[in-house]
Amino acid sequence: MSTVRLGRQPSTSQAELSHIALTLFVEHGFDNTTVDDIASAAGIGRRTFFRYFSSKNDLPWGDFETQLASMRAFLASLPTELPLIDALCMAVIEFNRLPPAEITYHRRRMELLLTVPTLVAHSTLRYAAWRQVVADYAAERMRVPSDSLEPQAIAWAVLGVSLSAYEQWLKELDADLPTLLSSAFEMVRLSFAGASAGAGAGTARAASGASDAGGAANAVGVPDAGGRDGRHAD
Amino acid sequence: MSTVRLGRQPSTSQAELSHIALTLFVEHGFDNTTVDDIASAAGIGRRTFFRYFSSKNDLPWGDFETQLASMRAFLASLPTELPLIDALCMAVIEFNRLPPAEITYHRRRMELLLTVPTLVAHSTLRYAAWRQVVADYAAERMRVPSDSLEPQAIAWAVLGVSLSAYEQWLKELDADLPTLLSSAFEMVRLSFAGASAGAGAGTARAASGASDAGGAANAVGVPDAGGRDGRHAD
DNA sequence: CTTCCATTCGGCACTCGGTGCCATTAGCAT
DNA sequence: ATGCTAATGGCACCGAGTGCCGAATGGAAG
Repeated sequence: MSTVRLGRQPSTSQAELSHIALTLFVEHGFDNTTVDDIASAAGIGRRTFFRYFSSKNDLPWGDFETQLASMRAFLASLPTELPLIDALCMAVIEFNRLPPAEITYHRRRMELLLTVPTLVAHSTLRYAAWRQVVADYAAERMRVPSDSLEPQAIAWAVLGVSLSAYEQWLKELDADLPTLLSSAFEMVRLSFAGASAGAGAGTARAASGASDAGGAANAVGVPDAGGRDGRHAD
Repeated sequence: MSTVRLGRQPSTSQAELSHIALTLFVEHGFDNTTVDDIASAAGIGRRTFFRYFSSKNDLPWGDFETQLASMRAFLASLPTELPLIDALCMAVIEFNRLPPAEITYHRRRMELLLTVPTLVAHSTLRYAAWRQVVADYAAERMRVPSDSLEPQAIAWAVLGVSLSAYEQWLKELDADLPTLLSSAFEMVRLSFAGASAGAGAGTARAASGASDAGGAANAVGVPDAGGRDGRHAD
């Protein structure tokens, strides 16, 4: 850290620009707000804007890198006795904990990110970095390369679960994000074990001894369904 | 279907443009190929190009809508006794079955889609439509609204699993896509059931036949883990 | 205070993707 | 030939993003 500031002072900041832009977005819509609008609202030149954000699409994300780093640190601090899936669930929840004052602001931001097509698409690139954090952690826990199938699949699934919960959160004004995330994780745990396939009720665990070795897979509340094996063979 | 063709004949087709473009992409790279290049290579005007594809990013996707429709039909044709997760697994595999002659071509296309940042981002919009198919099916099976948490989470997870398998497929030249998809599904099934959660041990072997993992959902390696609640306190 | 230097600012011109407008061209039917 | 229909493609225009370069700012050294 250098305590001295050399040269001209920056005339604004990422955070300020992000805030100004978000205000304009909710007022006029994302697509109807040009970079020129944002720049002039912030009192800077258009060219300068692109020195603070490399893309208009990055505005709602703010300083994502920092957040990712703290999530990484949080994961690393968890005891290894904690089951992997639970560790990830906790990290996701922790990652989405916000001071109450910011949640309405955060809602607006997420509303944009999950609604505006341009942003939905662009966000994928951020999610990729996020997934890498999850995959790296999972890989270390499982002692396999982080680019191998298992960690990657887990990372994708965890991302999907989180985004599903977010979408639900946006639909209900008074919903609690951590609660939604937690139940989403639980739901998928059961679904992939076969439990939720039955109608509505949590019938599930018909029998671990269902038919065969399939174990988890076949614990489904379904009678038999010889299924999974022979069918998709070529 | 009208047998008569009124007015001027189209001078090319989506498929032809897609093929021409893909050739240029692999030769000069996606970003170094302009729409003008593609249009002139196809012998059409730039303006006309945008009547065949609404975006340069759509080129590698071809007629995705048709494929989606057939996947929807395939799912609808499956017996309801088949466990949900197995049905989805089969549909994904079916969806990715290709005539051997096309796989090298398909490899190039997927290479682009999963590598070029612009395309990675844009593809998200296609994935959303794909996920909707999965979510709709899951929702019907579970008798809940298709925009509720469970089907959405499942759809995300299934997408993630499929993409993970794709990424693996691209890494190994002689890999078999259906096999990878199948084992990816099996892996996640086990992971989410807790089998892979154990501290370090590489229990989580990908799939093959290693599914000796017994009990279903509650086989989770976690004692009971009052954990998830109190731990992440700040 | 003046000079020097580091750093930011911002105008300008340019590329490229994408769109609206509209005259032109190509085919089929009468 | 005439008329209708549908595809074509040129042109002007917009907005995002980039390279270039001179101008402005402010601390430090003289």
